[in-house]
Amino acid sequence: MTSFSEENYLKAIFHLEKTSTGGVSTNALAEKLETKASSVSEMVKKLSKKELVAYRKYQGVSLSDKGREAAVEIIRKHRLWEYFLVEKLNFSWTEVHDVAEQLEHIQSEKLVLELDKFLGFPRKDPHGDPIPDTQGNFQSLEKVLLAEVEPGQQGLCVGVRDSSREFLEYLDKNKIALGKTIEIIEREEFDQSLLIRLENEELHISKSIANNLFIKII
Amino acid sequence: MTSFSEENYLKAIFHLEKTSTGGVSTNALAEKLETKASSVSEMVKKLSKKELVAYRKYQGVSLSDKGREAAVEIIRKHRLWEYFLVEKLNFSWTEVHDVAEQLEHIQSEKLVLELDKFLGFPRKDPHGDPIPDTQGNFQSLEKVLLAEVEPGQQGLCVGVRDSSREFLEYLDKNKIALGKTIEIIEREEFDQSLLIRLENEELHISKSIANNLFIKII
DNA sequence: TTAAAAATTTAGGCAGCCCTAAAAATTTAA
DNA sequence: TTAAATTTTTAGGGCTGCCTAAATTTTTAA
Ligand SMILES: [Mn+2]
Ligand SMILES: [Mn+2]
Ligand SMILES: [Mn+2]
Ligand SMILES: [Mn+2]
Repeated sequence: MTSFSEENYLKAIFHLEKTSTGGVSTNALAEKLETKASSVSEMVKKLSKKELVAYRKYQGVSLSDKGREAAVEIIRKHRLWEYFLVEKLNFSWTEVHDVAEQLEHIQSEKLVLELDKFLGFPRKDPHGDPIPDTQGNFQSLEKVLLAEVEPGQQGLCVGVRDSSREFLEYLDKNKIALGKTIEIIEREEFDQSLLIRLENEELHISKSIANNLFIKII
Repeated sequence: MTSFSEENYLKAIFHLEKTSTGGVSTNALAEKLETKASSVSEMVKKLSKKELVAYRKYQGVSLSDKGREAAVEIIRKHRLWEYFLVEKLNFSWTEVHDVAEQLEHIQSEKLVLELDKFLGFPRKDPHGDPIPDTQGNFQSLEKVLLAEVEPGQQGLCVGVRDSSREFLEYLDKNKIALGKTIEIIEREEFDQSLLIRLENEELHISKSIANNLFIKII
């Protein structure tokens, strides 16, 4: 029905729609999918013919309801598998993404349903991202980037914006993990870096790190 | 490295080698893979160039050591996933094959290793077929087709030769399952059908059923 | 308002994997 | 041993999804 490639396009459009006003641009998609704009143009026409996206030349694409449903199902599978890999197979949160990129394309309704059940219906993946339920509903949390928090406030580390291996390994190295408490001690105005208290340890982190870490104020 | 398609060819050649003297024929491969002889010719040349098979025009193919290693790894993955689906996700042995056909192509050494460990290093899949270990060693069992057993003998049901959904459903319907005891009471000479005792119940089965069920004489 | 820059689409190709039809080699049966 | 039947390969395409280069449209900035 939908090929791996088509599924990857739908997923990418879904993610890009969250941060783009109007349609998702061809270039944005090309960059996200590490392909060329011309390839995107082509594929987007195909998805449009299948009524998975709405597309007007030069105006970008957006998901149709059907397309969004498909995208959410892929994201659901991706995150359930990530959870499985970490909880059952001793994978670290830095290792799961690439394997999940493959597993998310396995076609079997029963598989997803039973996997979800087997895992105890988890609602967050190892990176703190919500796992949509069977209906496609996300259970979202009010979270804020650490970079946007004022000194004196504290919160629980609940997610990452960048879930690249490099960033996650940086967090591991500095013992920053989901569920830990973080308090902002002070912000250096010159470079916007932060001095934080992480479970009783003081730590200095740069603005770009703070910009990729979500916390929930407590 | 190897595409889904190439992997399917390698696996098919591996299975066909067991019952063919000399190279595996183009037609045999085409039938197994539900494709055309011309496609097989083409692919076989490609696999030969990659040194995964030995191939001489008109003489059929056989796996190289490298090719056999790859094939065994795919079979290992297929059977581990089948075991997982049955033992952890409530799949029946009739349902696992198609999903395993997809899962066997997932590329991740760690995934296979950890899955094997998670499952407790099972050495038989739900159909009684051996699961090769990390080294590629099969632990095979002396088993015999029920059709070849003489009246009076009894054995343990240990495997199926045909693992199609239809055959497995027939077995389910008649409560024939791996691990159960079967005794041959008598063979009808006219049609080679058998009267058997299955755990204290008498049952009549045709020759073609007996021809697809493996038992271990006890 | 217009020209340059940037974004997007179209044109033309390539690789993988499949197909049908035709040609060639091998096997089988006279 | 030879002709017919069968098997296998080759020729010629199709389709998907990718790419580069050229054309077109839109946006930005004089
Ligand atoms: Mn991921
Ligand atoms: Mn994730
Ligand atoms: Mn199977
Ligand atoms: Mn099996």
